[in-house]
Amino acid sequence: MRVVRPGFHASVYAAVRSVPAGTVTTYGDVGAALGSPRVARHVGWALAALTDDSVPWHRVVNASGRISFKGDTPRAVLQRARLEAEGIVFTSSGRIDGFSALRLTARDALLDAISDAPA
DNA sequence: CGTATGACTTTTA
DNA sequence: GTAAAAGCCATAC
Repeated sequence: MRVVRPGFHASVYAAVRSVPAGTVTTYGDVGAALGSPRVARHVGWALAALTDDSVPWHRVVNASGRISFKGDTPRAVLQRARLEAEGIVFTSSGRIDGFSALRLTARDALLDAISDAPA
């Protein structure tokens, strides 16, 4: 998907939209795919500004394979519910089962999508 | 233009 | 395995 002249968050949205259902990625990977591994915080920051469902923000978790939120917040519950609805399995520790592999799959899709829409 | 902030990451203990 | 501290950098004010 071609990004015309994005600000940073527009790039984030484009990248996250390219994440396939049933996979997950991290803030750092999204940032890295956009060309800057140091902007992980801003990926989350950009997603925080989202108000609609046009972006699958729930497929983005932190580098530990866990939900970033405290766990009792409405968004955390919603995120987990949506992921489970896509086939993601959580371990008893609250981590995503097979996180490493899912992350790689999503990263590959991200890079492929972004190579079609260079910064 | 300078300061504050944050849905993160990595290193160290 | 978890916990705490430092580092980064785009928005907001």
